[in-house]
Amino acid sequence: MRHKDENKSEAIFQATIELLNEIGFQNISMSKIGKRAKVSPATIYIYFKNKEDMLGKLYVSVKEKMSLQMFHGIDGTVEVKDGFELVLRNYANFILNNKDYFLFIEQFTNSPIIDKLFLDKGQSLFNPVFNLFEEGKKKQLFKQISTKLLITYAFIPLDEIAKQHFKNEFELNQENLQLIIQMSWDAVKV
Amino acid sequence: MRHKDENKSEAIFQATIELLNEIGFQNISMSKIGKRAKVSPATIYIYFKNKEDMLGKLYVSVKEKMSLQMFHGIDGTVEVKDGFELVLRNYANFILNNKDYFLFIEQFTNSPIIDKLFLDKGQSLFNPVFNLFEEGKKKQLFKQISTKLLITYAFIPLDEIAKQHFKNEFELNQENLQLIIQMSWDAVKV
Amino acid sequence: MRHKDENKSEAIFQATIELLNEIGFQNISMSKIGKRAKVSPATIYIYFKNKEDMLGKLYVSVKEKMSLQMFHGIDGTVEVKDGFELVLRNYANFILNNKDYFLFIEQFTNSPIIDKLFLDKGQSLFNPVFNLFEEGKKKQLFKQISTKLLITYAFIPLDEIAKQHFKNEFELNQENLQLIIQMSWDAVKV
Amino acid sequence: MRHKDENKSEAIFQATIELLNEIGFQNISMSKIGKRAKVSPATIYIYFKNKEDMLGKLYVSVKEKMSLQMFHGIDGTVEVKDGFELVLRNYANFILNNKDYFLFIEQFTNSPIIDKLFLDKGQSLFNPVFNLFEEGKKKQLFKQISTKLLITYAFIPLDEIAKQHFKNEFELNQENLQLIIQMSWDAVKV
DNA sequence: AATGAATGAGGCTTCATTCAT
DNA sequence: TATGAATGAAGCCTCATTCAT
Repeated sequence: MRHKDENKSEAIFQATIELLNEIGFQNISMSKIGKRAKVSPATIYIYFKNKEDMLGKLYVSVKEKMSLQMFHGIDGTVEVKDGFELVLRNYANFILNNKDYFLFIEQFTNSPIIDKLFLDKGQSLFNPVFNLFEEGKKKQLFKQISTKLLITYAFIPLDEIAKQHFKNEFELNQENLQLIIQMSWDAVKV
Repeated sequence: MRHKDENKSEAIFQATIELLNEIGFQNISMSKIGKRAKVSPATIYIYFKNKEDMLGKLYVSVKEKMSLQMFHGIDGTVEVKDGFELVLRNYANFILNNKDYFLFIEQFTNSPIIDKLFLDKGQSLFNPVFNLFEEGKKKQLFKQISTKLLITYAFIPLDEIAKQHFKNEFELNQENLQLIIQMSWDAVKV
Repeated sequence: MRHKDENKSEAIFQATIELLNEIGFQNISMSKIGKRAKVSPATIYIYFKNKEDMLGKLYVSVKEKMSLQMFHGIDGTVEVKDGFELVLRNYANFILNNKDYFLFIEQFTNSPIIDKLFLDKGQSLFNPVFNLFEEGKKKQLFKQISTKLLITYAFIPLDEIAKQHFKNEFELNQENLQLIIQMSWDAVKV
Repeated sequence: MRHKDENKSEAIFQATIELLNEIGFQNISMSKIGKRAKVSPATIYIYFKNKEDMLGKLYVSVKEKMSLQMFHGIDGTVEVKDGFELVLRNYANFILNNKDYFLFIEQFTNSPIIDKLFLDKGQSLFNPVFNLFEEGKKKQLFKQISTKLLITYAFIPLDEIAKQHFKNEFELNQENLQLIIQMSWDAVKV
């Protein structure tokens, strides 16, 4: 028998991400993905149950890659302030180095499919960041409020600014990144 | 311009927004909109060039409604801090009182259609808020950085939290709103 | 607006019946039906909700035509024996004059779709025949057994023989019809 | 001929019959059959030329099993009346004990595939019954008409009633079987 | 202005069959 | 022999848009 080609699954993922960022979530079709991945549409159904399944698995895969980079260097020993800055820098670097992944996540997160699949941003993948903020609160560095609020102010503006960056509406460079880190810090600190 | 039948056009808008929040952006079709608006699908093409055109005009219309409420009470005389708080409160109230409009704007903003139509968030409708922040900078109340950054930190977190609110993941009540205003202020202030 | 073309619905029915008898139940497709009826497949969905709905309505329509001819001349006044013979003759004539209809009914009846649609042979359309047999039983002409059994012996063999006839395996002519009537009578009579 | 693996071939047959009665003729696919038989779909093509070929061979195999049971106890010595009754009882027992086989035969017989494969009900397998009826005619027990007619009246109603039985529309029990034998006899006897 | 009918294009998915090991 | 991978063709159905009244 022909052996299962690991590359094929990856080629489908890659094709999907590319297309998503070229023509948008609403306009990708299994047939277009197949064409881009140089594979019959029917082949996709060997690797995935259906379109939703494929997108869901792609999302999880990309999220894993992201959190791996995002939490690089973060462990229980790092100082809260250092950790805060590091995570944001890591995140910004991931975004800048992986435009496709970032935009894919954004599109996916803002589509109804994510609700259907019970995948959300506050996954276990984010535990490290959650712990960091809990510690910051305990040490009276952060406002004594819902951690969700803190996380929102830490990351969401950067998300938005990155989107502006890729639309050439604002430049996300090192200087601005420093400003962003400062503003997020100001927002969450006591 | 003498519009053919203001009511019909409005009915189409209303039907679209309702459907959007019931079945999602990807699942609305001209025929479903027609049915909901009690109008033939063909009729929609009398009032709008095509689907995109219709959605675009709907977007502008909703944005107008929003900015009207958002900037209520804002003029050249209001103190910066008061204006800042008022605008955020106005925005939050608009969101809470117009779930449909808000979610429509969010869905629309995150779809590729908005780029095609050259509509973006930083429209002239936002002049009042722009002016407010310029003044804040001039008076040394705000950080001396790009106004875009300031605006982002002022509004984007609230957007995100409102989305969480409607997903029942976080409650956007008066108490939390006060926190949000405080955090946004902390982020932008010098 | 274009007015609904009564012929179109009929053309779809006709095309379906023709195809069914040419290539069989399992091989008809909406696209083939459309082609035969000189209509876009999409058009079929204007007249019917889906394939099942279309086939079901076609079945009912054909059954109506059949029962109309089958029970021609049958009323409360006819003698049981005469009625029995008349119904069988009517049925045989219907079959011979409407090969397509007959074979369609046979194929349909033997497909699982009929169970899904809750359509069955013992419909209200068959009331006249049911009444006739009830009367026959009351008058001690027929065996005092389940009417279902009586009806089965009256009609099912003719069904089978007609199928053989159209396969050129047996000729259903007037002479043989007379034999069939006699045999069915012998089977049900006391 | 040296068959590759009698078991595998049988497993495929068994899987096909099971599926047929679970999901219907139209919904069985080679891949589903393979899965049920714990065999690759490709393997089926080692044992059979294609789907049609497989179904045809399955049909013949089932028919053989059926006729074996059906004609059990029938030989040249049995009295016509006894033989008639025995065959019908045998047939009814086969049906009741082999619902799957019976329904498979029925579905198959009513599908166009049977014509394509030149398989029909009046096979050589039925010689014993044919001989029985010829003898009945010679002995003036049966009507002097086409044997096909006689056979039809003998078996077809039972077929139909068995179908009703499995649809829970009529109960084929010993009492009713006795009635059926009587009616068939009445139909064919002089 | 208004409409229901009509449609080509395309959506997702499954199929019977063949390939390559 | 046996297989899972692979695929072109086809399945049903919906869509945005136009037609004809």
